[in-house]
Amino acid sequence: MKIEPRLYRGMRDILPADMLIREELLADVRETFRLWGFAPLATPAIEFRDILAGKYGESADRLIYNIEHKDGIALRYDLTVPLARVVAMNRNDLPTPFKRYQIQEVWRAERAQPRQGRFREFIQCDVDIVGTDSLIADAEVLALSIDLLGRLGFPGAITRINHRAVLRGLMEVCGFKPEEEMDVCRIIDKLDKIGEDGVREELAECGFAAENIDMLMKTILSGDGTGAMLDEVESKFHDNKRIAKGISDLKRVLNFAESFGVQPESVRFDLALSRGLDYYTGTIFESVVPELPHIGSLTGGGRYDELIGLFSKSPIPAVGITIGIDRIITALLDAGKVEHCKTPTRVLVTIFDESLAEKSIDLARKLRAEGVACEVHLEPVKLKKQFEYADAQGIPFVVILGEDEIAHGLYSLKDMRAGEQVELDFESLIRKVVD
RNA sequence: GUGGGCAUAGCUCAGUUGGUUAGAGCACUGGAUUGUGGUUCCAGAUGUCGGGGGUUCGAAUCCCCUUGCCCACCCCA
Repeated sequence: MKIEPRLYRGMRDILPADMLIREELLADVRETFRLWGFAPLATPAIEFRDILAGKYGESADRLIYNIEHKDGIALRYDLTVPLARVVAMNRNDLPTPFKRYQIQEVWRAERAQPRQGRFREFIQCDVDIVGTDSLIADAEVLALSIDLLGRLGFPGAITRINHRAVLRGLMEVCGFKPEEEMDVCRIIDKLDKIGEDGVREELAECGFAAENIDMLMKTILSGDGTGAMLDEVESKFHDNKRIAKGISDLKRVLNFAESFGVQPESVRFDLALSRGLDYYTGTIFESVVPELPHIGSLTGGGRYDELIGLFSKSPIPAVGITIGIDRIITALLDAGKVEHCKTPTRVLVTIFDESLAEKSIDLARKLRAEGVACEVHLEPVKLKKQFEYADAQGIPFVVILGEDEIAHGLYSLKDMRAGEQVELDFESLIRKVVD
């Protein structure tokens, strides 16, 4: 009996054409993380439920995949909480500050929407700095993420930045109660999507006082996202301690970020940015590509000074950012910025006929020794078929090794794109196929 | 989890007020071309019409149920 082949919703196979792009981008990510001095870490896919539960906020908690098993376990929801656990368990073996990167899958029981880059299983690329409250660390992860977005094809990405203390202070001065903060933040975060009127409407529906809403909206919409906006907010609310502290933090972070190489126009101060994850305490950031509004954020992160304290006696400050490689790939494909190729093979060595197969296999071995990615055609079929295979796979070069070539001690090399064919000795062949 | 839309060949889709053997383009296979791909020409294969039930002389078409997918919300990378 045949079993119907199918996939669990939100899961996907990544076929070679996409996997080749993915591996290349991941290699760039890894290289960049190392260039900035971060060390790799891996943690298990499965954690105890109580490690994960309650860290992400009420609504996100429902998105954790609990495993049907007696031990009370779940699939990791992000890489930050597992990092916090690792730090709490290995304090004596880790340096301070601890700079780690981690590239692994996470699982979220959301409604998958692939065209928007929403999956139930996806890879996060995290960099975090644990053990320092220095704002240079905030600036560093921010700068790294912007640098990486540029390398991966999105130099025009905009990173929005805000500060939890500024948000909290803003709620105070606008007359909201502390317990209302979450609801208000969730609504104003949608400003880009539903517009000013939409936000006002939703806030009014929740029963908030009209004058509070009015003051909040005026403030949020007041600036242009530049440093000047920071000054305005600062002078307007200088008697609120939280706002004063948050703004001063942000100013310093942005200053350091510029020293790290960040162009001012790629960062925008945005009072509407709140981020849902509960554990953030200080700076928060999130990046989008303006040309692709339907695709969600490409990166996101912030400072979480109290999370690790949940697992250990003393609190340990930390700041980090995650780069959503799946979203970036979705965005690159959507914007037509990458070309698919089906194989890493650069040269196909044809087999003229069965009796000459050894010659072709031997040539392939010599090409590999020179670092040329190549394959021999595995069946001694008509050359037409072998050329069709190369064409279908997008292999740029084909070598023919028949009786004539062997008689001359040369190889026929066809450049498939140009359609030109020449007879060459081995040295010239290598020169030609290595670009 | 809530709301809306869709489901016909590998893919994109036609399919009239219910009417006989369900079609096209692309892709695929073979050949024209036994030492050469991408163009052209010729030939060929392909379907539980998402699944189950109902109405009917007759259902891809109408009704009910179900499953899957897509979109929006929620939340986020």
